[in-house]
Amino acid sequence: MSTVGKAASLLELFSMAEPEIGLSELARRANLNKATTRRLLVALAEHRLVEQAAGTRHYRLGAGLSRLARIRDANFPFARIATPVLQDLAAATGETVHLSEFSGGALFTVGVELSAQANRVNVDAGQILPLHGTASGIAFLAFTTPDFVAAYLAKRLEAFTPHTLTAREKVAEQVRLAAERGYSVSAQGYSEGVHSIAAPVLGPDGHAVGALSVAAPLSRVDDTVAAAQGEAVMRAACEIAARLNGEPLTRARSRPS
Amino acid sequence: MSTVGKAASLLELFSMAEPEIGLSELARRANLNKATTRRLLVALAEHRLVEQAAGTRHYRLGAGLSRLARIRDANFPFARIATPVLQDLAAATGETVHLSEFSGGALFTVGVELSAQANRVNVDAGQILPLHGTASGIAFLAFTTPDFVAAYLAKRLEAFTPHTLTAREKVAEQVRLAAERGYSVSAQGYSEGVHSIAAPVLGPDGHAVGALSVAAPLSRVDDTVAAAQGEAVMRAACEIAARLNGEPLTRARSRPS
DNA sequence: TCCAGATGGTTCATTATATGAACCATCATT
DNA sequence: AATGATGGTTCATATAATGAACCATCTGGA
Repeated sequence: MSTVGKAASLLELFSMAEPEIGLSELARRANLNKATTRRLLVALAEHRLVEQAAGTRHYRLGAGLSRLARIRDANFPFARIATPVLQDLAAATGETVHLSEFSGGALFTVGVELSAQANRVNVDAGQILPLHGTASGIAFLAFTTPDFVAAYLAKRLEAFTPHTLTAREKVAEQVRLAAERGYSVSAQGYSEGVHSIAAPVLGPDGHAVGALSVAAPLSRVDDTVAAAQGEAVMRAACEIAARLNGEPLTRARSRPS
Repeated sequence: MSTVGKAASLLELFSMAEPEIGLSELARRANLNKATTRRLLVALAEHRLVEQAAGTRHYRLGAGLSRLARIRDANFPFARIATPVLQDLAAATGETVHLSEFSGGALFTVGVELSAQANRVNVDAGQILPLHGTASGIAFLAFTTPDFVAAYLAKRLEAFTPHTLTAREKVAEQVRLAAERGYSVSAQGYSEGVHSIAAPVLGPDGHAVGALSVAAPLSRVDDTVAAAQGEAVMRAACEIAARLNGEPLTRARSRPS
C-alpha cells in the first residue's frame, strides 16, 4: 500500500464513537509500526489533517478537514441539498432512506434518514456499498456508461449473503430491468432480512452520480408497497438531481431580487 | 517533504474559487512531476479524499472529506458552536470578527463574520495566522504553557510589515500585558492599516486552544473604541469556551427531560 | 486538412524515502 | 521496586517514490 494510502487509513480509524485515539492503538489497528504511524501522524498534523489533544496526547481529526469539507460542500452540495428530500421520503415511506455517491469504485453513503419505527433498517453514514448486491448499486449501474458496467461485471462478484446474485447474467438482467423501469429492487442481496429499492441520482450529463434508496425490513414489503416505494424514490431522486444540477426553478429562486 | 505532505499539499490547492483542477495544473502548482501527482491523486481517490469529474477528468475534493469533517465537528464543534457568538460580536462591534484554532504550529482561521461596513477588514476562512504579529497570536501565547512560549520566541520572528514586532523582548512584553488584562492589541503587525484586538478561547485545562479577534480599519479605532472592543471580545471568547467545554447551563439545557 | 500545443495518462531504471527492531522516558498499577 | 502499559526516537536496511521520456487524445487555428 502507498504511504498516502496508509495515512488515509489512519484518518479512517476515527469515528463518531471514538474521536480520539492514542499512538499505540492507532498503530495496532492500522497494522503499522509505531514509528511509521508516528511519522505519518506528524506529516498529517503539519497540514492540520490531524491534531493532538494537549492533555492525553491522543490524536484526533484536524481542523483542516473541516476547511476542505467546506470547500467541497460549497461546490458539490450533494448531501446538503438532499437532506430535506431524504427527510420527506423517510416520512412518506416510514422507512429508512439513504443516499450514496459514487466514489472510489463503489457507492459511498453520504446521507441517512432513519425510519421512525422501532423495527427499522440501520445504515451508517460513510458506509460503503458494493455495486452488485445492493439496490443502490444496481440503480447506479443501470444509469452509468456501458463500458463501466462491462468492466465491473468482468470481475468476480462477491456473495455477501446466500441471496446475493453473483452470476454476471443475473446481475446484467437486474441492471436491464432497472434501466427500463427507472428503479431497482433487491431483497437480502447485502444484508439478511433487508429489502431495498433504489433510484439513480443523475448528473448533468445524464449518467448516475449516486443513488437514493429506501430500505425496509423484508416482512413489511409486498408488491404494492414496493411499487409505491419505487415511484416515491424515483421522484425524490429526480428532485435531488434537479436541485443539484440547477434546474430552472431553483435558479429562479436564488436570483437576487 | 514527505509523500503524505505532498498529497496534503495537493488537497490544499483546491479552493472555493477553484474547486476543480486538472492533472497538469495540479502538478505545476504543487511543483511535482505529473506522474508523481497522478499517483498521489490515485491514492487519495482510493480513500475518497479526491474524486475525478467524469466529463472533464478534472479532480476535485472527495466525499470522504465531508465524512471525516462530520466526525470531527460532532466531537469538537468549535466553529459550529462559535458561529452565533461571532455574529453577535460582529453586530455589536460593527467590525469583522474571526475565530482561529491552534493547529500545526500556528493559528488556523476556522470562522469569520465580516463587518457590514463597506470599509472593512477581510479575512478568509482557512487563513493561517502567525503567533507573533497578530493580536490573536499574542492572545494565544499569553494563555498557553510557558515552555511553548519560550520555544516559540527562541526562533527567528519574521517581519510581515514594517510595524511587526520581532524582538523577543518586545513580543514577550506584549504577551505579559495580554496575560494581565485578558486581551491583546496589535496594530498593523500583520497587515498594514489593520487594528486587531483578540482574546484567547480556553480549553478545559485552562490553556488557550484558539483565539477570537475583532479586526478594524486602523482609522476607526481610538482608545475608547479599543477598550470597548477588548471587553466585548473577552466576553465573547469566554462564552465560546463555556459552550465548548460544557458549562453548567449548557449541560442542563441538553439534559434529557 | 493538417499541424502545434495543449491535455490526461503510463513506463521503468534510478534514487530517495519509508520502514521497523530496539531503544528511552514516563506513567499508573500492583 | 517491579511490571506493563504508554508516547516517542534512532539508524542501518529495504522498499517505495521518483521523473524523463513516452503515448493517446483533444482543441483551436491556419
